[in-house]
Amino acid sequence: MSLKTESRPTMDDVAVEAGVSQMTVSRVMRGTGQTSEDVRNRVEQAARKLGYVPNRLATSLRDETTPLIAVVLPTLGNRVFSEVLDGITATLSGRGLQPVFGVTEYSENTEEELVRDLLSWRPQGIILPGLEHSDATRNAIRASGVRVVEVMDVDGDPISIAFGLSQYAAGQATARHMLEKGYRRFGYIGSQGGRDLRAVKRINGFRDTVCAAGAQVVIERVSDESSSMIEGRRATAEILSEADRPEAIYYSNDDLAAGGIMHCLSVGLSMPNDVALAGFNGLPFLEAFPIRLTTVETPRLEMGIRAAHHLIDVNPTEDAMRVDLGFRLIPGETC
Amino acid sequence: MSLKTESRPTMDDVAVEAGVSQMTVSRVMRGTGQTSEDVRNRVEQAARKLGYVPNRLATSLRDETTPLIAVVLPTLGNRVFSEVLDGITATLSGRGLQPVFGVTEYSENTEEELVRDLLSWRPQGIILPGLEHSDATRNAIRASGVRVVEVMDVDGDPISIAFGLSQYAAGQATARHMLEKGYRRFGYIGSQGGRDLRAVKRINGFRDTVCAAGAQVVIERVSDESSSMIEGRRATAEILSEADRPEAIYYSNDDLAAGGIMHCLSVGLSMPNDVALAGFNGLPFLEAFPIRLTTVETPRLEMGIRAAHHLIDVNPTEDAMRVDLGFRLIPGETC
DNA sequence: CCACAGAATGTTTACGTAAACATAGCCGTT
DNA sequence: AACGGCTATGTTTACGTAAACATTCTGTGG
Repeated sequence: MSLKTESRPTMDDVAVEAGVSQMTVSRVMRGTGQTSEDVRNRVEQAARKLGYVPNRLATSLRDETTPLIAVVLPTLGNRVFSEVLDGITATLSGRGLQPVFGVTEYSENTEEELVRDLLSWRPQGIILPGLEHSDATRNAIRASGVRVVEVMDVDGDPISIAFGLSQYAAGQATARHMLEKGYRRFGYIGSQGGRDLRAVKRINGFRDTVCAAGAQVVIERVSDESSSMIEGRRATAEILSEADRPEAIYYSNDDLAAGGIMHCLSVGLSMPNDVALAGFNGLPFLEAFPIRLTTVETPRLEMGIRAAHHLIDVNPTEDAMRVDLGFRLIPGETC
Repeated sequence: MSLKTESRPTMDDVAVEAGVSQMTVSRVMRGTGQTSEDVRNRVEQAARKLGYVPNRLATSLRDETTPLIAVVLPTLGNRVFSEVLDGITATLSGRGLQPVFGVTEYSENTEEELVRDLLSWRPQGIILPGLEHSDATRNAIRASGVRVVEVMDVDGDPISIAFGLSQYAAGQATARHMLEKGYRRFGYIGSQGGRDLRAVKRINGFRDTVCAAGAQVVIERVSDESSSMIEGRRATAEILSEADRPEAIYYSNDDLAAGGIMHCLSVGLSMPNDVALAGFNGLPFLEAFPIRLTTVETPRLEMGIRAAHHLIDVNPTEDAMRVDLGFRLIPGETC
């Protein structure tokens, strides 16, 4: 027993135990350089005996590189982002890379702090949601020299490169589809008090198209709550009890829209006759519904995968600043 | 301009720029020790000019402590775990702590590797799902000396401490409730091919109670798929078309059960008359449904919060090895 | 039996930070 | 004017690892 304090064993400790030098332990651990079988065995046994665990802080400091990818997400409350995260982790795992992440809850200040914190780990790269960030955030990232990828959106100027879709165009496409079906008086239900800037772009695209066609969005209700099925149901009930009741409702996302379907099912409103509905995201759970929601499918997993790949690859193949992964309008039975 | 290679500026660079020593920069950055206003300004300006970002790898190595909490999750595909994660991140943020995490997809081998990787960051603590882990995993954690908390379950022997609920008892409680309602012939629908060990405990508790009452689980269908609403709907349709059709179905979780509700709504089966359903978790989205699912509410957020707190607190107040946070059976309209 | 190639192992150093200790300057007191 | 006690700053060192370079050993060919 050494007199060292109770801290974890280091390569030095293993070296003493095995009767070799620290450097030899390092070689055995990583299987690099020349080592004799005898020494290998002794070192491995010593390491096991002491319960040696390598210290990546030291390795990373020494190598001036970390196996970390920083991920910033607006929230975990929406399956959309956990799917993006899924794509990221799936891509990272098996390559010895670890995600470090944080959640902003749609606050720009939180994002700023979070990014600073994450950058101090000298990650290999950082993934941000959306294209809107404070100047401080953008500067910090630029100055850090860390590779950045923005995901979700391509309507704007990426810091470096963005993998996403045109949120504005998605709103337009939905509007066109609904207009074609003959609806003229629309309602809109949103959440997060307008802090979800991509949702804002969608409703802008939607509204612009609707107005250009001479129709109108007669009511827009954006609650402060975070988005959820129950909130969607509540808001739908509310909007449909208005005097100026719309024929069709556009939701900022599928969770809210699913709540709308639930309301209609509950009170016996027929879709799309009594009211037409459209959502956004194309989340898989909607396939289980008794009635198919008209929505826009987005490449969530792909955004995560492409973003992670771009950060990992030595020579990323993408040269464009904006990689539009597109969306697909899924005509359902609700409009 | 220095001749240094293109790497990020360090305190030394800032020190040169400001005409002071590295240590003084360190003092200014952290606001410790004595510094004159003049020096403070010069250092801050120099840091800004160079775009200095502290290197936490160095700090952590030097201080022999990191602000990291390692989190292991079975999957991100179930809102349950992202809620636990929510509880954890909410508790960590604002305290300068960062979560590092990984996903096992219910594989023991993946968990083993993941834990080794995570431990090499010398985190302040690690949070694991469930109580079942390979010997290698348990040993690695014990040897590392890192604080551990297990969440979700209390049926078994924690490595150190567990915050969760008795999965077995939850299964029992559901069975008792359904038996009381008069059902005798039960079906069970599960997923993940039995890899979700907590689900296994629940159905065991359920089955034991049912059998003890002289009733029986006539059919158990555990698919290999991951759990989802659509999978629940499919399985429900299947199970109800069997000759030996059950009167009531117990689902391993709410997603599957929600799919069951969808199936019934779609084909016009009335619940609980034609078939009774019960789920597990009490996920909020169920509140939006036209019919309320009978389920068991679990303290997901609380598990995350308590777990994180236990790891953060210098002197954790809990002395028990198992902290049973309980569950609550929510009688709904489906049985 | 010696020179020499290569294999096996050891020594030094740097990565960026912060505690611990050292020193220089300044002011008031006697 | 000499001393003590601050305040402000500087110097040294260690954290754990791995590249680069240095040394020792082993066996082979002439």
